[in-house]
Amino acid sequence: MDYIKNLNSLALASRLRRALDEIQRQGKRVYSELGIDFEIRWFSVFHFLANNPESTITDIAHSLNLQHPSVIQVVNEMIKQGLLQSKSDSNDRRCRLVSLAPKGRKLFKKLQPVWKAFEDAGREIVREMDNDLIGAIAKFETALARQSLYERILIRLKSKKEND
Amino acid sequence: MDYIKNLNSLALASRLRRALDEIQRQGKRVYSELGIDFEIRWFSVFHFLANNPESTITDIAHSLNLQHPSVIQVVNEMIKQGLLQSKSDSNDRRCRLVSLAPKGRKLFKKLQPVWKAFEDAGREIVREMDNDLIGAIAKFETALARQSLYERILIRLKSKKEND
DNA sequence: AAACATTATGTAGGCAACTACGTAATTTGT
DNA sequence: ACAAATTACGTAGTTGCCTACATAATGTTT
Repeated sequence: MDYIKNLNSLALASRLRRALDEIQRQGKRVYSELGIDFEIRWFSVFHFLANNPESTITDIAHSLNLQHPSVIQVVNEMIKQGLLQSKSDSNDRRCRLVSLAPKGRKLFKKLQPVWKAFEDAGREIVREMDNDLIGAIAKFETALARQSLYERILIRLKSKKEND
Repeated sequence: MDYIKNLNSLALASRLRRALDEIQRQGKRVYSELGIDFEIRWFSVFHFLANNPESTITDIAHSLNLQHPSVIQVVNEMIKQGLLQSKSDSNDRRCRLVSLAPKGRKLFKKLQPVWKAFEDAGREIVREMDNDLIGAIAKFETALARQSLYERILIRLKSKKEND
């Protein structure tokens, strides 16, 4: 029935995407149900800026492990919505200092209980799994940092060729 | 340093995407290194068709848990590359029966050892984690099926309002 | 057998990230 | 102090999926 499930680690990416899409679909549904004008892709940048005002694009990208063009895109969207504001740094005119605008601070307060509910629900799900998804992902990232998937694969292909 | 890591279950989607992107980047690198003309998005459909020739678009979509437009897209791409062929079902002219073309069967054979290496490398990583990522994702899917994230969140928001 | 519902495919455009490449400002090396 | 390297931001286009809507063929009901 579910061909992907049987492929196991070969289809790891498909499994991850399925879980990811499901979370995003439901997150979107919550904001829309509550009538809150907020895009899920804004979350991490918005949350970070609330706690780190006057950050540059590069600061944000590094802290969130995003590429800078992605940050520019969501920052510009939120500026257009009046949630953020930016000014150029007088000490280094290459830099753009981004902060919440008043409307953004108001929205941030409004979102607190919503995010609390998200977090509680997430924790409940994690508790229901006797296996910890977040811990598993963290260990996955560590394993990849130790040796990349790419290297592990090429080593195997090379040693196979030598045995042939 | 890593703001996302500290957000824990609140940023589950970001963590999943990071892992997903990393796998896809490295998969792409392997095909390109080996000089094999194969897009990672083709994998599941291609693998399924090799084992289930004469499948319809809908069959494929259901078996792989994809939406049918996604299947149409990759099938058309692979047909353009000469890897697949399709004909309309004479019993039900709505249906398109899709199979590997000779060039596709040749490529499928060539990809066997590569996918074997992928699988072995994946298994090695999973072994390195004392926590099983695939198992964790499976349990996550089960938990979501029991009660959606959306419902869990709305329940919490509602009960909070009642307590205020 | 006509009207209606259902099923299979197709098209258009969105989404949340990405890569590749370019320009402007600052820093470094000689 | 000026050329070269680096850093910060920006633009354009890509990726691997998705949703929403449209069309054509089949099945069902009356």
